[in-house]
Amino acid sequence: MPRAGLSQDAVVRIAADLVDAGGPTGLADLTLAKVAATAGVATPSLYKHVGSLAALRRHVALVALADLTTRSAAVTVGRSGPDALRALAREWRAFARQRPGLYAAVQLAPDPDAPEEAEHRAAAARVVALVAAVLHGFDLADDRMIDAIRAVRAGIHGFVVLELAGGFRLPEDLDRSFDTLIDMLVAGVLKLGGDDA
Amino acid sequence: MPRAGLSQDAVVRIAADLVDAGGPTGLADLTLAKVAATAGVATPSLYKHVGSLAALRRHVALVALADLTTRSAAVTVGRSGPDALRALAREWRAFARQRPGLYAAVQLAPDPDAPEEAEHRAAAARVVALVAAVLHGFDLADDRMIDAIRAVRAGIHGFVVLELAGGFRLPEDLDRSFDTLIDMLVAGVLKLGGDDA
DNA sequence: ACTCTTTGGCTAATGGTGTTAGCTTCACGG
DNA sequence: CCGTGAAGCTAACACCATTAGCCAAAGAGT
Repeated sequence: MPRAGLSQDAVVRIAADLVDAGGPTGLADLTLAKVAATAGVATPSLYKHVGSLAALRRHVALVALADLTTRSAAVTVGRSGPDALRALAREWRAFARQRPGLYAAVQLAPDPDAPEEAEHRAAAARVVALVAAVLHGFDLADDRMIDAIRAVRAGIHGFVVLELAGGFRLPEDLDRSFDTLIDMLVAGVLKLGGDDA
Repeated sequence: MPRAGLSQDAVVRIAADLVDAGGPTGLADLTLAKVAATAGVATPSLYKHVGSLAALRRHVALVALADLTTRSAAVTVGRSGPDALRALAREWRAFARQRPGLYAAVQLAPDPDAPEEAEHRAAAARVVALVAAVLHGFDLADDRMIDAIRAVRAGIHGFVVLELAGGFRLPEDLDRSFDTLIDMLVAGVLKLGGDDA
């Protein structure tokens, strides 16, 4: 009979913790039953705060995006050019390693049409805009900018995904391999600016 | 009372078709019930041919890896250096676009310890070895080779994953963006060789 | 202070999933 | 012609998300 005092934020927070604790597959393993259990509540009660399991996953994606965005912003402030890009890449990877579940949630792409996912799209656009801002210091032509953003996102994301999934043998030397990749991207983006100038 | 005449291969083939037809989420959406339905058989009957849903997914991953490997090998034969690397990258992306569900299955990482997944590990190693073979033409020092392989895999995989997930707005210009990324990787690997020589 | 409305919890029920156990029956080998 | 193994089946169990409907707690208004 006493009330648990839940709220949408509380439920999402619990879900985010569960996802985070579940490692790279934490998002896929997320279940309303587990959330309800740790909240000390019956499963259907969650529907008073959250529309569905899919919606809860999207909310988790939102907090993940927000976290990644603020972390990335914090680490690139005051830097520019290659320096900023390196810092961004390092922080991105650090986030993925520290919170693998949440990083997987970032990967969740919002539906481009669904109106209720507008906030999600905005959050996703925010982190892409951050990459754009960092790359702005490279003085690229507008039509090359988009290629550069995509290349950088692809490189960093690909490495992090493969690392998290255990796609690389030999746990050592991963840092150097990552640095090598970032060097390639930095050099590539620099060259992209140089060609057009 | 008549017998359906199934076999492990037949079940896996049906599953692979379902995964392929299901788009990028086809692997996650794979269900024993659907396989049984298209096979014209009751769900539990599948256990006579397949250990579990997870095992079936791994078998699908195996056919996906085999397909990707033969396609990649076919397209790089007779080429070397940047030419081979470009062909490999293009084919990789083409595979992902033509068979998004199977590409997701490729992403399934085998357990490094489980003995029953040895074949899976071998298949995964085979496709990585193919990348190594292509990069062999770049004349890298041994300790730089691994960095180059990882960078190339990360770049291609990252781009393809983001593209499949709908992470890129503006469907046009994707080809040019991909070429830009590959140019960066080719230049980066070349430079890696030049520095050490 | 008493009511009335909202809201956050509950139980019950439905339809879906994977998985196990145990039975039957087909197809083949001695 | 029988026996044995494999390939189907049904029944059952344990989970899952989701919906419907009820009930009581907390707060608003007089």
